[in-house]
Amino acid sequence: MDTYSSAVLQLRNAVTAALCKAVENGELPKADIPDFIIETPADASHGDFATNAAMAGAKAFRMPPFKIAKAITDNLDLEGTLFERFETAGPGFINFFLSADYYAEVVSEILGDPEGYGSSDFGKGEKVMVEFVSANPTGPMHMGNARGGALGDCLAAVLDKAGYSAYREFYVNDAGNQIEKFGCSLEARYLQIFKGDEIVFPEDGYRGADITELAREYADINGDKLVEASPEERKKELVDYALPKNISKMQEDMAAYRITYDKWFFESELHKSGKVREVVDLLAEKGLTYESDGAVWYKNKDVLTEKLLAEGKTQKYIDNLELKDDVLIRQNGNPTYFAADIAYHKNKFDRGFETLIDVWGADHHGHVMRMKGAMDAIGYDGDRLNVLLMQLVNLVRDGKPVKMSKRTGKAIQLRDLLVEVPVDSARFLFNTREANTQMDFDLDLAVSQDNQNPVYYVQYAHARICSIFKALAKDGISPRECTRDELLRLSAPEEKELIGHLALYTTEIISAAKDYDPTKITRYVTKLATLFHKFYNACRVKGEDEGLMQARLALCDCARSVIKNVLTMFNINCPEKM
RNA sequence: GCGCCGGUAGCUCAGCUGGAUAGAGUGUCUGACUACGAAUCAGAAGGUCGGGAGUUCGAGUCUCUUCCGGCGCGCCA
Repeated sequence: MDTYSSAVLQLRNAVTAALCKAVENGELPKADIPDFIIETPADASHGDFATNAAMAGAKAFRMPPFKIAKAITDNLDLEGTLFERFETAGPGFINFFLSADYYAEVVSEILGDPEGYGSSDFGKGEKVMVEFVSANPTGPMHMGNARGGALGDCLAAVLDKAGYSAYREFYVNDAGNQIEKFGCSLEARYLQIFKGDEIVFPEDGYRGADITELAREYADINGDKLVEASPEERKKELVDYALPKNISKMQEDMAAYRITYDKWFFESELHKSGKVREVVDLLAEKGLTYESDGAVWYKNKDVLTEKLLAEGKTQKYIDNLELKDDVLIRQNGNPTYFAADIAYHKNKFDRGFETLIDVWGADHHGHVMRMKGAMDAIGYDGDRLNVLLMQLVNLVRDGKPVKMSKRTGKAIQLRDLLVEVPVDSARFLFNTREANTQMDFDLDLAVSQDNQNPVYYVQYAHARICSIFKALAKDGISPRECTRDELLRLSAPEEKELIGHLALYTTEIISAAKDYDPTKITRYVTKLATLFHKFYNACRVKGEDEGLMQARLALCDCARSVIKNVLTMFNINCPEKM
C-alpha cells in the first residue's frame, strides 16, 4: 500500500480505537461507533488531515461535539504512526499533523520504483472494455471524436494503472441504414459526373465534399462502367470502393492522434455471423418481442417499467417518460441499429469483459437506458454497462465560436484540428474538462507555445528538472541514494507541500478510475507542476551543502518521475529540454 | 409537454460519501533574475455558488420549486 493510504488507514484505526476505548471507560455512552470521514483540510493550518468523528457522533452519543472530541483525544494513541501530533479545533474537528518521517517515506517510496509508482491492484485485473470514438465510416471524423478519442484513450490508460485490464475497441458501423445512405449518395454523385443535374441528389443523403471526391476518384479510375449497371450493383461497387478508404483514413487519423486500438470491430461481422438474428430470437424466446405492421418489436416499455419500479421510481415518473417500444427488425426485413447494438454488447460480455464502458456523444443519451435494459433482458447485468456521455465541444478562436473550417467551409474535422494543434496539446486539453460538461476548446490557447498553455507548463517543469541534473553533472555532481537523516531535512513548506502532493498520486489514479474520469489526472499533474515551480523558486538545489542538496535532488527526481509517469501514460511527449 | 446534462470570480473551470474563512488558471494591477531555464514565482483586486423555499449542529453539495443554456424523445445512428 502507498504511504498516503497507509497514513489514512492508521488514522482511521487510531480514531476508531480511541472511540471504543472511550466507550469502555465510560467517557462516552454505549452506542454504535459513528461513521466518520478523514479529510484533508482546505486550510493547512488545520493540519494535514482532519476528522469529523466528534460531530458525526453527536447524535448517537447525545453529547456536544467538543466533549466527544475530548473523549476521543484523551484516548488517542498515535504511537507507531506517521503522525506526530493532533489538536481539536472549531466545533469539534480533530486535526492531525504528519511527522517528518512521512515525507521521507514518500520520497523513498517513489524512488524505489519510479515507473511503477501510482500503479495499484485496485482493479484486481478485471477485464474492462473501453469502446470509444466509433465514428461513422461514412464521413470524416469531427471535434466530438477528437474529444472522445482523448478521453477514451486516457481513461483506458488510467484503468490499466489502477489495476484493471483495459481493452480499447472501435466499433465500425459498416452495415445498416447509413451505409445504404452512403451508397445512394455516392451513386448520385457518380451519376452526376456523367449525366449532370438530371440526377437528383437524395434528400437525406450525405452532402459532404468527401462523397463527391470519392465518386470522382472512382470515376477517374473506372470510368463510366457503372452507369449502365443495376442500382444495387452500382451502389455495392461504389461502397466497396469508398468504405475501405474511409476506414483506413479513420485508422490513420487515430494513429496520428496516438491512439492504438486493440481491436477494430466491424458491425458487418455481427450480421454475417448471424449474431444479430440470434439475439432477436433470444428476446423472442423470452417473450419480449411481438410483430406489428410487419415489423418485429421489442417490449422496451415493459422491460424499463419493471426496471424503474425496482429502482424505486414512481409510476407517475415512469408514465411521464412516455416509454416506447422499439423496432428490432424493420418491415423490409433489415435489423435496426438497436438490434445490432444489443448483439454487439452481448458479444462484448461473451468475449469475457466484465465491465463495459462506452464513450458516447450526449446526443445518444436517450439510448442509454434502453440499452442497459436490453442487457438485463437477455440475462446480463445492465449495470455492468457504463456509458460515459460527452457534451459538445465548442471551438473558440479570438473569443468567438468557430463553426466552420476555413479550408472546406464545412464542420471542423479532426484532421483540420491536428494540422493546427499539436497532438500533445489536443490530448492534454481535451482532458482538462470532465466529459459531461460542455467544453470550449480555445484554438489560440491550444496553439500557443507559451506559458498560457497548460501542457507546456507541465512539460516545462519536467524540462527544468532535467536541466538541474544537467547543470549539476557539469560540476561533477551526480545524484546518489540519500540517508534517512538527509531526507528528513526536506522540511520547508514548499518541500512538504510538493511531497504531500506527490504522495496522492496512487489515490488520484484510483479515484479517476472509479469515476471513469481521466481529467482528474490532468489537473493533478498541472498542480504538481505548480508545486514544483514554487519549490524551485523557494529552495535551491545547487550550492546547498552536500546532504541537503542530495535530499532536494531526490525530491526533484520524484517530481520528474511522476510528471513523466503521467505524460507517458497519456501518450504526451515529455521533453528533457524545450 | 416530458426527460437527461449543465449554471460557482470579467472569462474557462475545480470543489472528494454534506464540514472550518468557497478554490485554481487566465485576464487586470504591483513586484522578483550578476545564482540550478523568468515558458517561472510572490502579492493585490475580483463572489447574492442562477433565484426562492425546505431538511440540520452545518448546504456550492441533499429535497422541492422556478428561471436560463445545451441535448434527446424515428421502422436514423
